[in-house]
Amino acid sequence: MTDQQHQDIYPSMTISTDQQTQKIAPIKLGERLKEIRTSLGLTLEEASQKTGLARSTLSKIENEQISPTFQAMQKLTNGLQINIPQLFAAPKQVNTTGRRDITRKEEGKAHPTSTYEHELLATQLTNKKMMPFKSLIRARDFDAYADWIRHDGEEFLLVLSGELTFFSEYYEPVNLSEGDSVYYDANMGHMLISVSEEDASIIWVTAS
Amino acid sequence: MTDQQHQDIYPSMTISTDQQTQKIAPIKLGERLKEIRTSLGLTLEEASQKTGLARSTLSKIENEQISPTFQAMQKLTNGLQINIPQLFAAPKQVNTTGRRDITRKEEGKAHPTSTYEHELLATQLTNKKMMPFKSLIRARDFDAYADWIRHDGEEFLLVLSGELTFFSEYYEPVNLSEGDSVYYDANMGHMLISVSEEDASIIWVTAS
DNA sequence: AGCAAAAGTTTCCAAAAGGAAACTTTATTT
DNA sequence: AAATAAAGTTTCCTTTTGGAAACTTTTGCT
Repeated sequence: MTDQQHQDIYPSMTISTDQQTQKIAPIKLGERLKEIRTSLGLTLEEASQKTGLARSTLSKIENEQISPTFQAMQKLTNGLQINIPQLFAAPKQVNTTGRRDITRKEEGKAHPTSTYEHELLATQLTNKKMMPFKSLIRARDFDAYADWIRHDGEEFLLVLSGELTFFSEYYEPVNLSEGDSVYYDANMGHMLISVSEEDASIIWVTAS
Repeated sequence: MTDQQHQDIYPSMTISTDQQTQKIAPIKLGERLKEIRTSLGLTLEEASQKTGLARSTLSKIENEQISPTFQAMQKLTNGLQINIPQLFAAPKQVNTTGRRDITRKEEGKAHPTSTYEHELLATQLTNKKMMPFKSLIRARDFDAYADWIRHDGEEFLLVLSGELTFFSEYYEPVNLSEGDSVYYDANMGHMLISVSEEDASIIWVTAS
């Protein structure tokens, strides 16, 4: 199953990125610039000195009389110590707030694979920054995997029960027991193997 | 203690944002555009039709002969169905990779407060997207808190042992037992109170 | 209020961007 | 390999940007 298919079936697996947010805003560049400048407490003259753009040019940009060149925009962002995405960020950011999703024990969305038995948590919420799930590690040896698991983002896991070995591309394998945790870059190849009597159970959180 | 002081003392509590990443890239806009266009399998002519910019103009932009105006850039992003930050993303993003940090049981960095007893995990890594920690909920009633706890980002928690009540600004209080989990927006006021014999223990992950 | 200084806008012009078409290079067909 | 078509570049010219200075508006002071 590809990542895309994954996401079609499990929309809750979609992780929100700043990129998406940006796209919505129908950008009023001038307005935004003025906001930034005034919030920094700068006059046009001061901003002019910091950016190397003429006072008049800044005025025109703020009043949407001209469309700055990319070059000019770079001077803006350098001079005012902002980054480009910030220039396009909606004036009032739509801070998501007030969402809450409870998942009772064993009541997550089951998602079994040959090597893991995942239980997705908080699937009622979409566009979240993290994707939490509880997993049972079925794999018992290296060969259960075709290749390293590798994907964008960072991952954190904590062993809930049992014992497992954490293999990774650039490190020696490590054994982890109940209560131990690892944080790692998920684009570094990694895989897990249960070594205890019972299949090891872990809590897993991904962010990208 | 303010959030800033927090971060000074606990650098591992710093969470990296995409914004930071963007700033680093010394942008080669033309190169980037060409990459995007070719990856879409478009000729200059086709791209010209999609964007409304002349074939020659596109060529000049790609060869860094001219610096497109913001207007032109909007035509680009609209026509090619990309978003602006994407245009500035470094051709090869400096994907942090290969980091790994293991925290053995009980060996996190202790960080006690009047209401919680935190054990920060993966503190060897800085600039991570998530901040994981294990906490013992010391608070036994509402009054232990001066006010709602409220901060940026999203939070996920799973009860490891004991039982607790999750209070939040916009919802009725809920009881959570071992194995239950919640995902919520952290700028919605929230607080936790142990209700079991033993203080409840949870695993907590924050991202912003 | 009246004046001076500061902040912001508009004008005017040089410099740069954007488009149409000529031209060159790279692929494809015969 | 020549001929043809397609893709990309450069030229030439019009439109727009960006800067210096003139001008207008706002703010602060006596």
